[in-house]
Formats: sequence, C-alpha cells, structure tokens
Amino acid sequence: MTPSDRGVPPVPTDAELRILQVLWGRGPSTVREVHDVVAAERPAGYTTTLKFLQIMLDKGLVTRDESSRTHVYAAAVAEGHAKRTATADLMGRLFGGSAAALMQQALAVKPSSREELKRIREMLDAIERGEAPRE
Amino acid sequence: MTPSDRGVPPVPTDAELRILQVLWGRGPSTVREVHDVVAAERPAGYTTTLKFLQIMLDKGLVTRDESSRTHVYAAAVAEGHAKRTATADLMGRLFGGSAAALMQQALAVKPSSREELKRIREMLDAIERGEAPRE
DNA sequence: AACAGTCTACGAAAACCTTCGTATTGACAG
DNA sequence: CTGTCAATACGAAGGTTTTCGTAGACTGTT
Repeated sequence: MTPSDRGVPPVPTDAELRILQVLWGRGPSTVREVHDVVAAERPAGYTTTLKFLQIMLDKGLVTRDESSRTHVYAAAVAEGHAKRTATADLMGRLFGGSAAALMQQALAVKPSSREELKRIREMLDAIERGEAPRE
Repeated sequence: MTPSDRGVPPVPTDAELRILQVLWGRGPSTVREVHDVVAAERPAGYTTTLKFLQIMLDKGLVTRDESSRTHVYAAAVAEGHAKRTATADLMGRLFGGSAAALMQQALAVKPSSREELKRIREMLDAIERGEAPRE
C-alpha cells in the first residue's frame, strides 16, 4: 500500500484546499497543470506544488495515475463532501451546530444581492417541501 | 507595553478559539476556570491552558487583570467579530464569497428544525426591509 | 517555622505546515 | 550516443501550533 494508511482523509489544510479547488474545477490534472493555476494567484515553486500533491496522495486526499511518466492526479474527496465537512466543522465549533447562527454571521459579512437572498429562500422552500438538499 | 505589539489581533487558532469560547461564555475567568471547561471535552494539562492564555495575551487576543495573585483573563476580541471573520474566511475560500452556497452546505449538514428555518426566514425579511444585521 | 497546595514563568520538545534545493531518472532532438 | 529539458523523489529548513515539565514564588495551616 503506497499511501500510509490513515483511515479517513483528514481535513485539508489551506494550501491543500487551493489545490483541491483546481482539481475539482479541471478534473484530473498533471502537476504542471495544477501548478500553473495555483501559481498564478500565489507565486510558488514548481516543486512546492509537486510536494503538496505527494503529501496529499499520502494522506489520501488525491489519487494518481502513474501509467505515464507524467503522473496525473485527481481529487479523492468529493467537492460537496469536503465543503460540507468544513461547514459542519465551523458550524459545530463556533455556532453550537446552529445553521441560523451561522447564517446570521454570513449575511453580516457583506450585503448579499437580492438574487442571493432569493436563492436562499428557495432553498428553504425546498426543504420545507421535504426535498432532500442537493449536492 | 507588556504584550509584544502586533497591530491587530491575529486570527485565533483552533485551540485559541476553544479558549475564547469559554471566555465569551463565562466572562472574565481564571486559568483554572477556563481549564476546567476546556479540559472537560479535550483532556490537557493545566499548564497547557496557562501557556495558551499567556500566548494569547501576547498576541492581544485576551487581556488580563493581575491585581490579585490569581490572574483573571478576559477576551479582547468581540465574539461577533471573531465569528464573522471566521465565517467570511470560509465563505471566501470555499464558496466564492457566496452566502447562498455556504447556506446550501450548512442546511445539508443535518436537518434543521422548523424553528431554525423560521429564524433564517426572519433574518432574510429583516435584511430586505433594509435593517442592518444585528451583532 | 516548615509543609502542602496553588500559581505563574519559562524553556523546550513534538507535531504540523509550507517552501525549496538537489539529485536522479526518462525522453528526445541532434 | 550525448546533451538538454522536464518530471519525480527526497530531505531538510523555517515557521507556527500544541503540549508539557520543571522551577520558583505565594498562601495558608499546623
């Protein structure tokens, strides 16, 4: 077993999250492809990105295809799942598990557009109608 | 000036946040009081808690009253402000700054009670009425 | 006065996170 | 074949977070 087996992939760190975002957006990618995207916003050496991918592989956050010399990495955790976990974490740690309390602060951060507010209302409607929240 | 002066109190780390929660909940407290609460959930040595409080003092996250031998610490950052910052951070990093996207995941974490949903609706109403969100 | 218990200060280890530099290997043009 | 370029592996430095152990000081109590 190549990756040193942790049971469940741990919570991604900040830098890891930046990389996962790229993988979620582009789909399976080479180190170079990932690097070009992340380095555009936040300058860093190529080997830094490479190292992260290797670490993330070890942690089970990504998988990789080594069939060609240039490895191809893919996210091993679903975008929705990771975001939900992070949200649950914040909600639990800071807001006693209350979605309303979290929302209160979220809405206070910056004025949301009417469009945003409408989307939220529609979500509430859907839930009260008994629909399962979509991924 | 006792605390080595950083300009603005930095973002609290996880452990620091745990301690701040206690301070926000109890008001000004001694190390022992804080420790008893945090150690209940997450076992740790007394001096660990003490050290954190000292570090947090240095960072400007808490203040302390040394007038009696047993020092009394108090949160130096407002609860609302800290929570809003943490929320803004998550919302920005993971959800492209969209409150609706954050809410979607928050609601998917666990079924919210009708009461919760109602509170959220009322918040939306208040905002559309042009009321500033309350702390 | 001496002892036991409680506190604070301090230093330092251990575990992460982030960032690179260097070495090695493979592929390919000349 | 032999450079040259691109990729991977590895190790390690530097910073921050977390966690304690130990030492010294203070407050009663006997």
